[in-house]
Amino acid sequence: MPETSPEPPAGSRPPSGPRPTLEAVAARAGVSRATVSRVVNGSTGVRQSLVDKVHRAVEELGYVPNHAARTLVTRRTGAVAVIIPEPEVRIFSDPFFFRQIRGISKELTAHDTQLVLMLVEASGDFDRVSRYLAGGHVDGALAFSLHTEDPIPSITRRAGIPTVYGGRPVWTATRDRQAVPYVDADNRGGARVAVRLLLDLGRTRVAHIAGPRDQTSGTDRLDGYRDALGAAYDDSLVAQGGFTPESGARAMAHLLERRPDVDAVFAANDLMASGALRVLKEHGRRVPEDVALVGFDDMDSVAESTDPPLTTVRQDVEGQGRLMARLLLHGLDGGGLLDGEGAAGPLATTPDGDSVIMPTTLVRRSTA
Amino acid sequence: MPETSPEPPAGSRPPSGPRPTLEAVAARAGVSRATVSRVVNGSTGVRQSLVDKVHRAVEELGYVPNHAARTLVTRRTGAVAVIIPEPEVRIFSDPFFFRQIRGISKELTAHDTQLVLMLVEASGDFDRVSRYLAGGHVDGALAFSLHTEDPIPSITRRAGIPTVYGGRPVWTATRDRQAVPYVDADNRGGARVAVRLLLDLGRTRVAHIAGPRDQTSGTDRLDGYRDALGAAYDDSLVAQGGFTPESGARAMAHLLERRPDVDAVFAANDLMASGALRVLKEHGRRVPEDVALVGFDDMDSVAESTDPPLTTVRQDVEGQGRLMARLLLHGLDGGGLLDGEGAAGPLATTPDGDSVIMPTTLVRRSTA
DNA sequence: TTGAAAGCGCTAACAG
DNA sequence: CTGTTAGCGCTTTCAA
Repeated sequence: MPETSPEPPAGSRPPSGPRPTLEAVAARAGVSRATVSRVVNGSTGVRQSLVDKVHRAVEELGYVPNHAARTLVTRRTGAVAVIIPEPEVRIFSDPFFFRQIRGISKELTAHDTQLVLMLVEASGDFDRVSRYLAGGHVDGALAFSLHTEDPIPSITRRAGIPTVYGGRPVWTATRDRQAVPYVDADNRGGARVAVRLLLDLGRTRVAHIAGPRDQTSGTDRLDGYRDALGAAYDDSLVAQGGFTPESGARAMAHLLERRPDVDAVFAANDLMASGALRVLKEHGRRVPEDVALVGFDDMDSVAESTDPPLTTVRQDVEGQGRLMARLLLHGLDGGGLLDGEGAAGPLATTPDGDSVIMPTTLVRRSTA
Repeated sequence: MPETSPEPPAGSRPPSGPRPTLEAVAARAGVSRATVSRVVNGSTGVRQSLVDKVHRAVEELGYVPNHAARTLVTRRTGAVAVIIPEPEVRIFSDPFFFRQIRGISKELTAHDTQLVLMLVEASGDFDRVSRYLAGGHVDGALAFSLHTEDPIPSITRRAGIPTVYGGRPVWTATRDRQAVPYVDADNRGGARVAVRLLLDLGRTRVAHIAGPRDQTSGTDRLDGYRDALGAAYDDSLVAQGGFTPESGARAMAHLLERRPDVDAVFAANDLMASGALRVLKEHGRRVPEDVALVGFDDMDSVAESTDPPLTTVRQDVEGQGRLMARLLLHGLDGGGLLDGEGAAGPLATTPDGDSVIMPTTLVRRSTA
């Protein structure tokens, strides 16, 4: 990889020496640097003839603005950090995660903003992150799934870096922690809808396979389940799972043992639903005839390929990613909240502060 | 997200106004800016007493160098782009991919270099990538799995951005394409070892479930299979797969039909091996007694959990990622090839140009 | 060994 | 509307 990479066709237009500067463009166009700058940055109020001249010169010279120089004076880097705590093993297998990144990427790209990926290792790394953020390399940050003692919020706050989180932090509106802006799916509402469907189907013993107690996506869905059941809520119909197919299978087995009369199940995610479905079949229960089943996520690789395809609650993960980025970007622009334009997905609604909860939709297939 | 974020404890040391500059540090330490710069950049030849003074001032002021200013003069950005062609759906389900990124991330982090993630959409995006790379935002780039007509190489070349690829490009040493530096696992060698094991086990009808014809990881493994078989190679023992479990199952079914006498199978990856294993069992063949089976990748989530655990060929994906980054970084430093220090994984060997092929290791479990 | 001074390429007042 | 003029914060000759 010699630094003197040979120029390819050797006869292409843009002179391949040192990159042309504003100065060069100005000379070529016969105007001042300021004018070129104005044109390049699309500021209004420049005579059209000059605009054209400048554009031509830019074209001919193959001019590309020097980012560093611009950042130096504007104090804007045009980059956003995406912070991912490494321990989160789920990342390596969770297709959602990548979709979210994709959403973020798309939105940032649309705003000519760069995505700086930071995989944060152990606690030692926090120092590095801290320094990096304080170093003014990025204008803002996006972070995920905060656990109780997550140091990220205080780091970003100390560094004065605006940050938007993905998923409701566990401590929302708790303790003395400041509220942080986040984007999340309407887990509670979605769960409510799922359970209501089961109820409307005439089922009277609706069980729940719950997600991990330390993730809000799990607890919020459980809350939704309780909401829908109201006074009918019964502890013996709730089994604990861990968002994996195996945990779903185990939970279903317990449920079947404890409450053989169960006639419907709402699993907190599709993975657990698939495990439950398997166990249900092994026990000779027909789905949905004997036991109706609803999942959550609409993780297509799972929900569409289970034996009776899974009825589930869909969340727009990519849309959440986009929204996170948009929220951050709007904040950076000094703008207020976002215009309710609805993104690529369904309309977004805002509850408290400047966080956003995105609606979910029920997808009926064959298990309920 | 107001830009005037309130200072948190309000009494912390580093004055929280505008970030301190070199100038400020110099004043505080009672030296010139040049000296501070020298100390900060670790250049030798500064009296120790001054070094200490400067360090103290840096500490007290909470000084962090301004990246943009530095880049402006040094022409080094301290950032590397990781380019990922979006169409590659595998990304969303492939745990390898993330491991590779993790390796890259670790290495870059160790060298204080930022990772700029670029998910490249359709063809329109190439323009953007082109502009970005030409914009001098990054010092180098890392890219993956090149297909025949991939425009990335020409883009990076034109932009004069040193680039290292992950996986052998399909056109290596072909046509008039320039050779590009890449890092890959020794797919051919690994396959050879796998097949030899089967042969040494006394199997005489060793079949192969091949990977996609348009990916070198597939064709190289097929070549390794041929190598090991030599004159004994027989077309009827090769079935085409697509790296998915289903394709492996289908291929195995064909094989069983065409060559019921098959007594061993080398699948080009673990996913296909798992599909094959299922079909084998469904057809009443015992593994490994009746049919021995070897996979490739050592994708632990698969290989360790199949019913007899899978014997397979392991490749160090994270190590490959690290190596890609290291190769790039060394090139950027103007340094020669890498020192044979062996990274986190096994020793690396270099065949042609400045590419590296990493050794694989056979992992014997229970299927062979 | 240290300091003075000259920019890197760009934007943003401020005049004209 | 357009040009002139200061820097942004840092590195790096060049002298001392």
